[in-house]
Amino acid sequence: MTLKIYNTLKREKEVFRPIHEGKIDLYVCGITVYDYCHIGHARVLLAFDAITRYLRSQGWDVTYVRNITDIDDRILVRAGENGEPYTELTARMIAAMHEDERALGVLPPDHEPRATGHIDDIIAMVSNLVNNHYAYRADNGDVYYRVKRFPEYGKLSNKNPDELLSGARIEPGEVKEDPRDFALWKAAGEGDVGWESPWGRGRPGWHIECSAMSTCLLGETFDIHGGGPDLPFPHHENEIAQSEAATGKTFVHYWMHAGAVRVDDEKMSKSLNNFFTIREVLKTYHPEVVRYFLLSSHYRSPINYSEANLIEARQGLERFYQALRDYSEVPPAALGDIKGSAYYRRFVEAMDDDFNTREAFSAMYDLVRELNTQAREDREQAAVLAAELKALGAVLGVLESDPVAFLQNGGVAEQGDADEDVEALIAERETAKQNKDYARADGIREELKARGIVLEDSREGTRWRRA
RNA sequence: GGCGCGGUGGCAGAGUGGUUAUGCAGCGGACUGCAACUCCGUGUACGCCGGUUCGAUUCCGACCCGCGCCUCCA
Repeated sequence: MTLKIYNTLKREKEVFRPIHEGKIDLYVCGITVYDYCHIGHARVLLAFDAITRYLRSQGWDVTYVRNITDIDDRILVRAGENGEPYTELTARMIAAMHEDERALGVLPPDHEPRATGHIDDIIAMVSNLVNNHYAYRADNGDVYYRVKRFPEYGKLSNKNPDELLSGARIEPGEVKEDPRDFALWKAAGEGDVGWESPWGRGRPGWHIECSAMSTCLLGETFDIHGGGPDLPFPHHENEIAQSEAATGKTFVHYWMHAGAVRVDDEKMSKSLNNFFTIREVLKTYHPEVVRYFLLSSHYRSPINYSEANLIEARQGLERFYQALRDYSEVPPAALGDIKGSAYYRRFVEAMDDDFNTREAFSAMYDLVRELNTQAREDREQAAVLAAELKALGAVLGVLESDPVAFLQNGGVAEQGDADEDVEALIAERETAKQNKDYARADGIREELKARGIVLEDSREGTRWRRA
């Protein structure tokens, strides 16, 4: 099996070759914590969560770093609007982010560095760039990166540096030498948040923190750097410029970028104000439905957030849980024990091909069919298949709920409906059935159906779920 | 305008130079008191036009359409 990864830098899938045998160092650009995480953040979080889970399942020693941007203009503006210290805002938003991640089953990264925890590293890197003439202090106290000193600028996003120059706007009162130059360090005014530096009191620019933190934790060259769809330019382009100028070495071997989330077929953006926060979404949909939805298309494809698509995701998950319903006690198989399974092989083949989760799910659905067939003929064999299905699900972080609980709450986050009441009606219907009072029995079925509850009779008795 | 991505059956969404994706929905059948669940069967799918080929949805070229980045946004 060969792992292939689509590399934004090369614009093609490449066979993955680690720097250190058996080891993968991964850095993903995390959240700027000035507001609640939205569904677009969720996609990046989930994509790299599934990716790291999969890589580890295959024996890779993964070091996963995802930063938190906790000092930034947007944070300061929002804190100002709220009339609170920015540290209170960021503390609250970080806590909320962790809550959202836990709800979605996103495992914590190995390191979660914060920009404010690496000010010294940032200053050291900026100093390095200034000393090597890759950066300069402007009259207003800001420090800028000198883009024209880095001829490879644009190699990640495939942009021509000259065209960037001609397209750039000239701002009035510009203190930069070149409109393409970007801030490494921003001077702080009276009373502003700031740290002492060789260039006066100030705070880091956005791009430099990722260069500093990734280098600090993973070294000057590491394997994979990931992020959202809008990051290749300018953020990651600037990171490359900073890091490679500072170290003289290749910064990153593989660049990975998730696809965009659209909302009802429109671009989701701050300016359109059509974004959904994770917590809003989880009020309506079971976290696993959201997780499955976001993993049910390839991580690089655009995905459309809509009610219809979420409902469809729920129905797809229900098929899994219907199959697992009688096997809730069966523990997931050890991956080592299912290496010979054709389903497992298909699963691995799909995931090795640039993490094709959708294709992986299709192997799992085929497994479900065999499981359902076996369930009638050979319960023990069916249980073996259930264990295998759970093992595959666990690699992607799905199918980890109790099947009955999932089916009975309809994949909806919380339903306060009285289950005792349902059970009582089912008992009454059972009596009616025994008395061949089918009119009453069907009446109860209809009554419950109107409440969104579907009854399923079987030899073992009547079960119910929410539709 | 520059760079890039994509147009697949009713919908969602993979993939492939010749053989079933998968899921949801639909239809027929089995099962069921009736249902549901499940199983079996079922649908002349690959934007348009050329080219390469014994053969293209799959490769190449042109065209049409949609989308993203180029500006804060994951």
